[in-house]
Amino acid sequence: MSEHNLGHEMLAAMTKSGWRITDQRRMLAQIFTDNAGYLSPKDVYDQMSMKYPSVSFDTVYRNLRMLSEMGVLEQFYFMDGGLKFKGSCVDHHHHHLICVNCEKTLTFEYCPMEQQMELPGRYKILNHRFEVYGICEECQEIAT
Amino acid sequence: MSEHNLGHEMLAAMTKSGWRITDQRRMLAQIFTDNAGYLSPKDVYDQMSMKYPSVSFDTVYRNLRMLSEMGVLEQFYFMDGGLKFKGSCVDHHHHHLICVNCEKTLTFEYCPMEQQMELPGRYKILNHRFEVYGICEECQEIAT
DNA sequence: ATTATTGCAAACTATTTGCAAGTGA
DNA sequence: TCACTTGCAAATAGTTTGCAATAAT
Repeated sequence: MSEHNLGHEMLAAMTKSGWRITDQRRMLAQIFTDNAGYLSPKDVYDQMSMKYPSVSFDTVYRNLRMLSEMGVLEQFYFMDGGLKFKGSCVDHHHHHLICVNCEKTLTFEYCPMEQQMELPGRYKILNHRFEVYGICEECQEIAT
Repeated sequence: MSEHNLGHEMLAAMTKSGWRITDQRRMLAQIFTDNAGYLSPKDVYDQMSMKYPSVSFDTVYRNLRMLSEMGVLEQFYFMDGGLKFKGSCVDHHHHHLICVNCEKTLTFEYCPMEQQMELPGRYKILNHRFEVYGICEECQEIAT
């Protein structure tokens, strides 16, 4: 199961970087293993506080930040500026199709940078951002 | 001068929507006429307070929000989550090439959505976001 | 004159930091 | 043991809101 692997991957990455494996971090790994989509710090906090009622917001923030600095999580600001995280697929480059209603996210392989497009101004290209927004099939049905 | 036009356009749009033209709003229009790039609320506030030392942050925010709801300004969250505004080019669809150092922004016409790409999941596509990030020529020289 | 707009202050949200107590290696 | 991590509380940054005074129409 690739799901199990993500959790192990995350824990392994932490150990490799010299971080200790605490219950909270173990659970963080579990949460992002179980949830394929984007989670806000609050989402994560809510899930964590079910098992660890005493968990604090700053611990969630600290660990989310650490994990995204490590590249294990992807940090992402939505169109409305809300910060979210998701387990990152380090293995291959792809982009996202995101439901503006429920935020269910699908990945696709097409990348516009593979095209030979003419860009102005002799910039040294570093990276890019490409997302498609829409309404997923389920949310379309609900809206009807 | 198209610059002059943008200022007039903005003021005209305000009047058309039934908003009063105050000195602050006149100056807002001027600021986005003179600055082609992205400005944060603070940038705008700083510029405004040079001429109107008593201007308040909330007035800046209110007007920026109103103007972007009207479509005269484009609202934009950068990769780091920072909110910025810029005079919008309503006339044609395009994307941006943004310098990660100085935020100088160039536009280009290529749009990935014109390609026939296969997207998963039967989403009803609403919009998209495509930006290319890099370092502009000037900033490359400075860095050297 | 009437009503929208402003500036102030305060509220609010999201995120970060200092520090003593707790915990993993 | 010993350094890392946590939770608390407080600080900070960014943005929004209520309201009386002000200014545009």
